Amino acid sequence: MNKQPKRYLITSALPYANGYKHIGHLAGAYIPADIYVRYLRAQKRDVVYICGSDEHGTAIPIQATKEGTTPQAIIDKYHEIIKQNFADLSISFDIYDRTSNPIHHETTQEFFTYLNDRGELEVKETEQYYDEEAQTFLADRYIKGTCPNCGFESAYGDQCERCGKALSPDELINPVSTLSGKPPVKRRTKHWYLPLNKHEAWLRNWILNEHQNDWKTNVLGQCKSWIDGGLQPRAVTRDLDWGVKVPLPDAKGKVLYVWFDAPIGYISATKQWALNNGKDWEPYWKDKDTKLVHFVGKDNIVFHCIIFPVMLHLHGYIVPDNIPANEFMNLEGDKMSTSRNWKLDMQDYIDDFIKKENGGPQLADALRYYLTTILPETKDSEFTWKGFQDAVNGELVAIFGNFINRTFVLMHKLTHGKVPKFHNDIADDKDKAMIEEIKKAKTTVETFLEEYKFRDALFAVIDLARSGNKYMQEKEPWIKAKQVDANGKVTEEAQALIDNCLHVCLQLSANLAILINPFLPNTAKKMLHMMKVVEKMLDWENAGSLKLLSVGYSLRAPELLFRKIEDAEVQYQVDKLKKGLEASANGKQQTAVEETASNFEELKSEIVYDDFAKLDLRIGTITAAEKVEKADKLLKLQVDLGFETRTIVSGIAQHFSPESLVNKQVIVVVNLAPRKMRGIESQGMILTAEQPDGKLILVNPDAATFNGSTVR
RNA sequence: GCCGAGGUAGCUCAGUUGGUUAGAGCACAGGAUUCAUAACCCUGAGGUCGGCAGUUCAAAUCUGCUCCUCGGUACCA
Repeated sequence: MNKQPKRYLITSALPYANGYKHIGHLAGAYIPADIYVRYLRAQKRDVVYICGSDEHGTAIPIQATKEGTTPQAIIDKYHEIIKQNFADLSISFDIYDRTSNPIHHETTQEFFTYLNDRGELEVKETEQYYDEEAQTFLADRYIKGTCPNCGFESAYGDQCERCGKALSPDELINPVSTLSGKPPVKRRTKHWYLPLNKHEAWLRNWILNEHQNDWKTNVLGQCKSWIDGGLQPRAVTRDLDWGVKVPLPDAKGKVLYVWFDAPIGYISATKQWALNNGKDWEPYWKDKDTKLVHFVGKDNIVFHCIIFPVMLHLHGYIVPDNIPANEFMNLEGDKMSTSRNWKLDMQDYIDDFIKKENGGPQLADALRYYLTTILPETKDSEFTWKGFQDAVNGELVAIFGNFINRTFVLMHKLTHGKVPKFHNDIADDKDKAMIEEIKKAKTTVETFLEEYKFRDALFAVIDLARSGNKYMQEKEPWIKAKQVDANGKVTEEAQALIDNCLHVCLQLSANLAILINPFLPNTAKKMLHMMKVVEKMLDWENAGSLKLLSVGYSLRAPELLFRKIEDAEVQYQVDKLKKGLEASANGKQQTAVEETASNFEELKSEIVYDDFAKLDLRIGTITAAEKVEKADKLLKLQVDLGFETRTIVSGIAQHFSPESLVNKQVIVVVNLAPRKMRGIESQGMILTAEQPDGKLILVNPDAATFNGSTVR
């Protein structure tokens, strides 16, 4: 987009309202968007910043069950918490809506109907698991069974919580409905699909051609990967009762899939915002002169770059101009993880810093500052408490805060608390260079911001403050003040030099307020107060000006902009993090104890002897073993069973080297139906036992015996 | 295995279309200073740019191969 757009529509990923959100989320989608939006507002551009809670999907009822309450109670609780967290961190949405809003249901249904009426959706019948007792189809999460990957007995239909493997319900061994506790049956059901494959050409051109130069490489790379991998039709409906109902008479008990309705939440929230403010929402989604930008984390790239744009395109809406997705933020050397409790929730930071007596909005800015300096813009980055302390103490306090403070202190000591005159006739090269730099800083910062380079932009602001310190150091007004006449009064020449230095430093301070405002709005506000000027001064067009503070105007006494972060605080947080990890490990064990009465896997239901007798187990000796080409986990084994030698493919490559298996005796299930894997037919299965660390060991006979001997 | 993103100073990262002694911040060492939240300012040390080979007068930058990290995806009877 070359010329300046008429208006901007900015979105941050809708947080899923099933729990607390951590600073990884904050850094991924909210801080950058907020900086961008505040900058655009200061530029007087027409901009709307949209966000809200994503309140559908199966994880909401699941969380409700966990907390022993209703889905509605869950979304009400977390919607309020997350909304307040963002407010406490000065994220300035124009609206923070929620997908339970009736407007959203209407908007989503209209969207579906529009696509369906035009034949843009396909209908397919498939077999899905159904719970006859509860009379309902089962969402992936409502089915538990044995993980085919690691053997964990309580794996969910969408993912195994032990090994993290993404699953589909069909892969589970011995699936059980978590509603009735009984095995589900397969039943035919009808679903609507969005045929992404039909839009490959359009996507390829739009992304890889039109945006090959202005989208981030990580985003382009992922999109290309998806498109090249072959796009598949994606189901847009589910058999579930929590969500937006499918608006068709023959779709009872079906809702729209959460990924379909969630991004439409941007549109419905825009409608709600328009209603609240007497505006028209349509130009924001339909006029080509609107610049739509989605801020998301990398886990969301496919939705915002592939699926949602196809939906928008089919509906005749505008498509995003950019999706400057961030990578992930790690914490103290490890991935942030909710299940392992290795994370820093927004709520925890707010409680431990902002809400404390020595806290306040400056501490919100302190976090915003550090997060911005380490935004994972091009690769995963890392939050450390030491890094936080260093950034705040060494840059915010020592460079930025210190410059403002010494400027104000000197002004009160040397120029009677008033903005001194600038004596043009004695301006020297250093003054001129400093003034030039102030003017240049505006362009530098705004260029970075327009390119979504928030780290660089903030660095440029701090760098200007750094120059201010250097300038003041070179001018040393406190030395000039020692040039006094017979009466002990500072000489006229010296005073003129002092005036010029402080005049420049004060105008620079005002400029710093403007430039820091998108990043640290609370700091900018505090500076306005000290300078006794109105908020209008923060308009971006004022940046670069040397006439922001009028000569002779008296300013307030300085207040410290930031406080230091003490070693003890850093230590406390690090300890807390580690304790949380232990607590989570203990907690897990406890839950496991409650659920299964032991640390051991859940016992399977009772069988009769005949069930067991169906198994034909034999002793065999592995005579050869090799890795299967193009498979990480598979070994191809030759097993001598005495009466014959069989080929068995086993997913144990990560536990055994091929050489170590040769000549080992194992127990083999010999009457298991053959199954092809990676083109090789496996004629049985060998038995292994899992150790506490997840490693597998072979199950062998107590003493060597003859191959083919039966096991029972 | 396949696809994608990275591997540059102790740490966190920049390095545009190949071009002189590869940069910044932090940390470290030395110096100067006291207006300032022991802050600021100056100087310095520190890298065979993951490895190997090639193209070129010239490679961190281009090509091929290879190793490591992260993400996605396949395989798990």
